Amino acid sequence: MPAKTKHSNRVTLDDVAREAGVSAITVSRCIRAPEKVAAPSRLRIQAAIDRLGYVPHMAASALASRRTNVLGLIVPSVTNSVFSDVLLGVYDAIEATGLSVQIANSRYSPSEEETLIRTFLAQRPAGLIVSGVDQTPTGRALLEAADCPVVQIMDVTDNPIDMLVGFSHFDSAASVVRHFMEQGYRRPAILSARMDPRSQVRVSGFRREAERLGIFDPRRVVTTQGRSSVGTGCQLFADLMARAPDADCVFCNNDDLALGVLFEAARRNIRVPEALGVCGFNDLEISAYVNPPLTTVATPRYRTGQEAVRLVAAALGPGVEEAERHLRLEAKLVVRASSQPGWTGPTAT
Amino acid sequence: MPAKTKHSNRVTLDDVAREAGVSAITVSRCIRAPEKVAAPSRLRIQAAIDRLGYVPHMAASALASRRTNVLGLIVPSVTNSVFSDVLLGVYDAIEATGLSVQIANSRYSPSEEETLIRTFLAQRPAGLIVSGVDQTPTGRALLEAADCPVVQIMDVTDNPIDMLVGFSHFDSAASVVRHFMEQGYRRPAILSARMDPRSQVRVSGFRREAERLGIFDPRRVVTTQGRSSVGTGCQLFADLMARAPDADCVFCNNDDLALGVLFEAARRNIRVPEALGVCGFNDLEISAYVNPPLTTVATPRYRTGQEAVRLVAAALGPGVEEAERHLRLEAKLVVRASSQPGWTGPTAT
DNA sequence: TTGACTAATGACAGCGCTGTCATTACTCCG
DNA sequence: CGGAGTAATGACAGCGCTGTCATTAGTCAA
Repeated sequence: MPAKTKHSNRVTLDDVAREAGVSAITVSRCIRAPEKVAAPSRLRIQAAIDRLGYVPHMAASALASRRTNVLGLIVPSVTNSVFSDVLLGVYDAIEATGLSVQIANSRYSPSEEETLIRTFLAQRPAGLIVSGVDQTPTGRALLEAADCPVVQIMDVTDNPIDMLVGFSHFDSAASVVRHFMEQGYRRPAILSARMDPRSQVRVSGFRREAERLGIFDPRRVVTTQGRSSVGTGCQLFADLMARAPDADCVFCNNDDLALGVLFEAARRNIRVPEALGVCGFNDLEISAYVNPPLTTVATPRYRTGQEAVRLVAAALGPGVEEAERHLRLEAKLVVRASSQPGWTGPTAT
Repeated sequence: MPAKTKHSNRVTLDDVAREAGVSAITVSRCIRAPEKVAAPSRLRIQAAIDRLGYVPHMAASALASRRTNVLGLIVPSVTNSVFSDVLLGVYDAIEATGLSVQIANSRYSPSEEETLIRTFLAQRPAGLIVSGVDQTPTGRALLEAADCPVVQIMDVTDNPIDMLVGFSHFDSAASVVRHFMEQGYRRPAILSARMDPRSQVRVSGFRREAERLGIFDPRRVVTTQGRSSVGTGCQLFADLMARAPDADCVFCNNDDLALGVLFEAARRNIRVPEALGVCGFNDLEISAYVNPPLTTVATPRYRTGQEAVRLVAAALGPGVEEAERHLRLEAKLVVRASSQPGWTGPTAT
């Protein structure tokens, strides 16, 4: 690596201004609001920028304008494929906006989340996207006082902080119970790990609907605080079989658990779907290809990321349409072989 | 949301200085190099910072020092679980450093990567982590000229740009071929999607070793440019069965493909491992639980992320130990049932 | 005691940009 | 044809911090 050059050879606005024969402020304007600069100047400036290879200095801009172009994104996990799909949506949508994303990982801890909210806010971000609607009271207060757009994602609530993009976990879970019922199953179980707020809502959605239908039995609710994974699915299924071997169908709080159930059931020679209906949650890519193909709830993860960014960008722009500030997306049950006893053969969806 | 306060009420270095009865520069020093400030001052300053709730203004600091605390990370994909594990390692390691990560997604495109390198460099990052060793010539030149630490990850090479944390894809692939041979398989196939440079190296490692052992047959090499996924694994396996039904074992360029092969083989009633040995690459969590458990190469993804950050942090610090600048990690073959015809029962590893 | 050091602190300027307001050169209507 | 209005541009100061160098006080061997 060569020694650092003594004096910065960075191309600045002034250099461009000199090259184009205008003042620095005009160049600045030309970049931020081209329509306010006359066409001939604009062309000269653009040419100068290209010729000199000028790149704006973000820090200087942030300092002078007291604004950044940072969009903060707080997720509970970066490895969980649920959030990596959201991330993908965010990245794809961000490009058109000129913003840059900064991701933070709260590790499913509300207090860590609160700290991260503080850290982000100290940076005066252009916007903030947070996962879920269950911030700590302090965290919520901070976000309400923030003078930037805030989007809560992946859940719904009656009193969002600001904007919201999500779907109902409660309703999704309830629809799974009804589906099991329609397929002739009568003794539904539920498996859940990592009891974060959204998992808990799914459990209560399941419970409420099962009670309504008169088929709820608490022995068939098996949960753990441990992290959600395929291995955990195997384990929870073993626990279920020990506690309530009469269960005839099982709703897994996510596809990872459901895959574990499918594998463990195969090892125990429990036939799915005949002897056991299985339903997951999220619709990962693999779920369509496993044997038997897994019935699951397809959650709009990519779209959530995309829309959240769109909302922030819109709020930053001139006219904010109040109408669109709360986006309730649909999570759809995808019925495959694992929950249809009438299934006839091994066909991937 | 309340209206923005007319005048910024941000607590500045000057406020803290006044509160502590010292000059601003001493406060600045106290934060960045506490050992250069006398203990009594230090205590007063710290107390003032706490009392006022001072948070440094990163942009101002970056502008004045011509340095940022941004660690740029360029990965080909944010959804691919391979890179999300790296990410996790990066996030866990970054906390101790005071740096902040900025992730960019090159979508497996060398030209996009080059653009991202430019963008990052324009921000004068504290360090840069890039995936692989196959940057474009221009990209490489940019990185070589960069006056910040650069770490290439996930691969090895004889002439790294600066620092490196990786493992040999070539050797890993070769070891798989030998393993198949030892288990009695004689007609190995390889399946690969998304022919990025590292996949290609694995293919050539496979090829070279198979040739050396006299068991190579080009009919048994099936590749596609499409993205790597479970569904693609099913498809590629179908293609293989059409082209070379005599294959008795298959090395899949990653675990997703291997899972697809496992599922498709089950549907075709091809017994694994008796009639077909299967080996994946990466060792995802699910691979230990699928039926039969999948033999695969465990790649040190988390550790790679961790070490890369550690290297950057070390390089930023005072003494850089030249010795440790190139970390060659080990990718280890994990032998499970899917490649052992002598396998006796369904047990997860 | 003195000169030569080190430790601790401060003064000053300026990093590169943008908000604010002023200025200039127009256009257009009555 | 004059005054009001608008479009295009510029001057200036300052955002909050840190690099550089200067200054002061304290330490120690000769």
